[in-house]
Amino acid sequence: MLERFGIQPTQQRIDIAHLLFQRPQHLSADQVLAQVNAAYGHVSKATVYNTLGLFVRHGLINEVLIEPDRTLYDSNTADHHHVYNMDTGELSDIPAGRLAIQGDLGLPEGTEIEGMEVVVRVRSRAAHSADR
Amino acid sequence: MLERFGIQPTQQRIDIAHLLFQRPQHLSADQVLAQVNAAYGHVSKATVYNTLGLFVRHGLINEVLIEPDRTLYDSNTADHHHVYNMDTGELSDIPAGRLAIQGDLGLPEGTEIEGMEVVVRVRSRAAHSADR
DNA sequence: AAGATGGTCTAGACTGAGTCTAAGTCGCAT
DNA sequence: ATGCGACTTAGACTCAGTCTAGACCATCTT
Repeated sequence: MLERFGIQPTQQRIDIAHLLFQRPQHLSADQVLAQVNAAYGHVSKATVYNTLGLFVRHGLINEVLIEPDRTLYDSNTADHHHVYNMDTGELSDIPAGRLAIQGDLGLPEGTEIEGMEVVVRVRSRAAHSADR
Repeated sequence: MLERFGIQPTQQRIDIAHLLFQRPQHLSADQVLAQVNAAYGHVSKATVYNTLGLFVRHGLINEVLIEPDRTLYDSNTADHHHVYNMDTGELSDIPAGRLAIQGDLGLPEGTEIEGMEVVVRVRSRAAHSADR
């Protein structure tokens, strides 16, 4: 699989890919580091970051910038959108087919579209903290 | 204006609000810090962060989580979407009225919608780096 | 066999956005 | 005057992510 995406397979990359693709999921670099080290051999922090970046550049996984202070990596590369629960931190998917987006993007001159994503932010209904 | 939003006006808060609302714009906390200190009296880093957070909680401005390693603050609170140029870092707006989104969000039980935003990522047409 | 080459991995130092803390200031009520 | 609560501040601190310099390892050369 790695070879199909033009990536030299190494033990560390195989371990990380194995973890990521056991099921579609959203993981932070830290979680990948911890879980790889728990389930497979030891992999260094630098290698985890390098490998995740490599996978992103080669299209095996997607970066998701939703949480305020860390990047998540999404092993589902099918076109889809996200629902983010701001109270629990839970992140779930909306298949692209379920939403239709129409209209004039009015893209700036000389640019071409790279991706389009909808983020729906929700709160747990109980948590209506009267913010001060 | 601050009072209308339930915020005690202080000199620092007035300065920061003044900077933010001179025109609709996207600024990082660092930029706010630098520009306030250049144009008005000295304000500390902690106060800038506290004040921006306060403004967000009270709905004067919005957080925008698009850049990988810093938070932007958007002084345009009208409902709108964003176009992000991944090459230049430039961020521009799409008025909500220009896009129509239809479909079944399938929100998880017990949650209510807080906001919905579309992010369109674009690249400058020249920059097609053959990634390795 | 003995380098030489190039890609990968690693520990640990480093950076920088954002948070925290403990002390200081200010306005206001008693 | 004194006390109190709200705000601000400098600087220490945290932690995700990057960088660096060296180690490792397979393949190629001679």
